[in-house]
Amino acid sequence: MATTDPSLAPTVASFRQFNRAYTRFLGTLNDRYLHTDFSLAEGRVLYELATHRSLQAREISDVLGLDGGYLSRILAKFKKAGLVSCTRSKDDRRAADLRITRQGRAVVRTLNLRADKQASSVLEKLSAHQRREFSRALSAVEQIVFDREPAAASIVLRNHRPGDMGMVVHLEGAGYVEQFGWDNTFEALAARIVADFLEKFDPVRERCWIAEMDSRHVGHVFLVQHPERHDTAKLRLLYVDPAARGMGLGQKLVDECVQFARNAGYRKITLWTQGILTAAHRIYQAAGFRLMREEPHHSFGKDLVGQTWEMELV
Amino acid sequence: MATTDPSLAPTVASFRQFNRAYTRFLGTLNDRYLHTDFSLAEGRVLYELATHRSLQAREISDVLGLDGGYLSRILAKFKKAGLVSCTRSKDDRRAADLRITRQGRAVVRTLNLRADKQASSVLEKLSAHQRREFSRALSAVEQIVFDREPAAASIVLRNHRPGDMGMVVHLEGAGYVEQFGWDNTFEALAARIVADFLEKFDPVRERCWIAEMDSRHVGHVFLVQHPERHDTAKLRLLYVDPAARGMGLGQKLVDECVQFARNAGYRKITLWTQGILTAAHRIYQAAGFRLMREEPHHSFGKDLVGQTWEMELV
DNA sequence: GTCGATTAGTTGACAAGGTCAACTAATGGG
DNA sequence: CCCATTAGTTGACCTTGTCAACTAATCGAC
Repeated sequence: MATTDPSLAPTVASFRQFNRAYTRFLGTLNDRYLHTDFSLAEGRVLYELATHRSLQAREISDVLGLDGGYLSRILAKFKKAGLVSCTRSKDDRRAADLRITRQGRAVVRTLNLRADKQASSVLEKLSAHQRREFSRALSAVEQIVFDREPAAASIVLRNHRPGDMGMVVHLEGAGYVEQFGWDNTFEALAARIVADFLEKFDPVRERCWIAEMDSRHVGHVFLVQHPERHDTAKLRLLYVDPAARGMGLGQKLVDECVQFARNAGYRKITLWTQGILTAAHRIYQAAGFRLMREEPHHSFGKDLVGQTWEMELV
Repeated sequence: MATTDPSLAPTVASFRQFNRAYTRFLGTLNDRYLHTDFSLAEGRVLYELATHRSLQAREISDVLGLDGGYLSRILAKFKKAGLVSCTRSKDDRRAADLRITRQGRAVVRTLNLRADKQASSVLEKLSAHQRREFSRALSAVEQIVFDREPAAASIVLRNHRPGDMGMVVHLEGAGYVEQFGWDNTFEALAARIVADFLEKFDPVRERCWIAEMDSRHVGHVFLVQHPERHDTAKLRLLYVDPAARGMGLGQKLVDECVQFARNAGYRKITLWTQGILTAAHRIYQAAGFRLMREEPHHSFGKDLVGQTWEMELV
C-alpha cells in the first residue's frame, strides 16, 4: 500500500491545515447565511433562480445536488413568502416552471450586498499589489483543488508593466531548469535580454506581450529590433506556462508578433531556438517560419543544437 | 454608505466564487467525516485530545467554540467507546481531567491516515514546481483571510536557486514602482545586476541570500566582490517584502552579509542606496555602516539622492 | 390505445447535528 | 457562612437534511 509519495508530506500537511482553518472560516461566514432567515441551501436555490429566467425543480436539484424532497419544501417556503412564482409547465404537466418574482430579486440583491460587504471587510486593507497576489493565489488553489481546466477565453494579452520582466526571468529560469536540467546561466541570459529590452525599448518598433489567466502570468513573448539589420525583427523568449498548455496560447502569442511586425514595417522576422524545444517548433512552423540553420553548441550546462528560424513578411 | 472601494470589486468577486466552490469542496470532504462513524465536531474534539496530555471539557469547548451540552454528549460517546478516560480533577472536584486512551490514539491514527490519503489524492499529480506554487498560494490566502501575523521563526534563509533571480527582479521592479513611483529603468538595472551576478558568480567570495516564509520569497540580499578593489565587498539589492516587515528580517540579512564578508577576508563593505529609503538606513547604521558621501542624481524617473555607505571590517 | 416503466414533484417519518435553559455539585470571594 | 459563579449534565426542542412512499403525468413498446 505504498500509495502516498513521502515527498508530498509537507504539502499535504499545509493543505490539511488550510482545510481545517477554512472549514472554520466558512462556518462562521455561512452561519445562518449572512444573518438572514435563509439557510445556505436556500440561498443557493434563490441564487440559481435569480440567474435563470425559468427553471424546473428537477434542474435545480440536479445542479445543486439537493434532495428532491428537501428542495420541494424550500420552494414551498419561497412560494409562501412570494419569492417565486410557479406555473404548471406547458410541455410537461407534471413539472412546474419556477420564476423568481420582483420580491425575490430584491432578496437576492440584499444577500449579494451583504456577501459583498462581508468579503470586502476581509479584503479592504489590501494594497493593489496584495490584491493581485491574492487573486492569483485563489486561482492557483482553485485550479489544483478543483482540477479546473482553465478556459482559453479567460486568457488576456497585455503589454508589459513594472514587475513583469522579473516574472519573465523567473519563469524562464525556473521552467527550463526544471524541464531540461539547464543550469542558471540560462537565467542570466534571460535577465540580460530583458534588461536590454527595457533600456533600449522603442515602443513603435518593439513590443512585449504578457499573457494573464486570472491575473496570473502564464506566458509571454518579445518582438525586438534586430541589432544589426534595420528591416529585421527578432522574436525572443516565447514562453507558455504548463498551467496554460494546450490552449493555443503559444500560437496566439506568435501570431501577435507577426501581425505587429508586419504593421511596424519589418521585412523579416528571425528567431533563435533550441533543437529540443519541439513544441515550440510546431508553433513557429504553423505561423510560417522556416528553419534556416542549425549549429551545435554547449550552453546552459548541456550539449544543445541551436536553430535559426526565419520568416519573410510580404 | 460608500463603504466599499469599487476597485476591490473584481477581487471580491473571485473571493466569493472561491468561497462558494470551497464550501462545496469541504462539504464533500468532511461528509460523514472521512466515512467513519464520527462527525466533524467529534473528529475535532478527538484531535484536540490527542494533541494535549490532559484537558478539561471547558478548555475544549473554549478552543473549538462548541456548546457545552453538545460537547458533554460527544465526550459521553467517547467514554462509552473507551476512547477517553476521565478522572475527577484533584484541584477542582467539579471538573474532570480527560485523557485519550490507547484505543483513542489508534482511532486518531486511522483518521489521520485517511485524511492524509484524501489530501494526497488531490495533490499527487502535481509536479515539484506545482507543489511549491500550491504551498505558496495556500499560505498567501491564509495570511490574508485569517490575518495571520507571520512568525519570524518561520523565515528561512537559503542560497539562490534557479528562478530566484527572476523573483528578485520582479519584487524589486514591482515593489519600488508601487512604493516610490520609480519607472521601469530600475527593473532593468536590477535585471542587469542579477545577470552579472550569475555570470561572474564566485561562490567563495560572493553570495546571495533568499528569505522564505512558508515557501514564499519575502526578501533577499547580495554580497559581491567590488569590481575594482579586491579587499572590498559590495552589498546589493537588499529587499524585505511588505508581508515580512517588522520582523527584523532586514537586519538578519545584513548581518549575514557582514559575517560572510568577514569570513571571506574582506577588509571593507560598501553599498549604494537612495536618500528616501530611510528604513534601510536604520538597518545599515545598526549593522555598523557609516554614510560616506551623498550626491543628487536623476534616475528611475525621479530626482534622487544617492548615498554611499561603508563599513570597515576589523 | 394501453400497459408497464419512468419521471416530476409532494409528503410523512425520522435521524443527525446542534442550541438553550434548567439542573447539580463544587468553588471562591466577601 | 452565604451568594454569585463555574464545570459539567440532562431534557426539550429546533434546524437541516435523508429516505421512502405516494400521486400524477409522460414515454416507449407492443
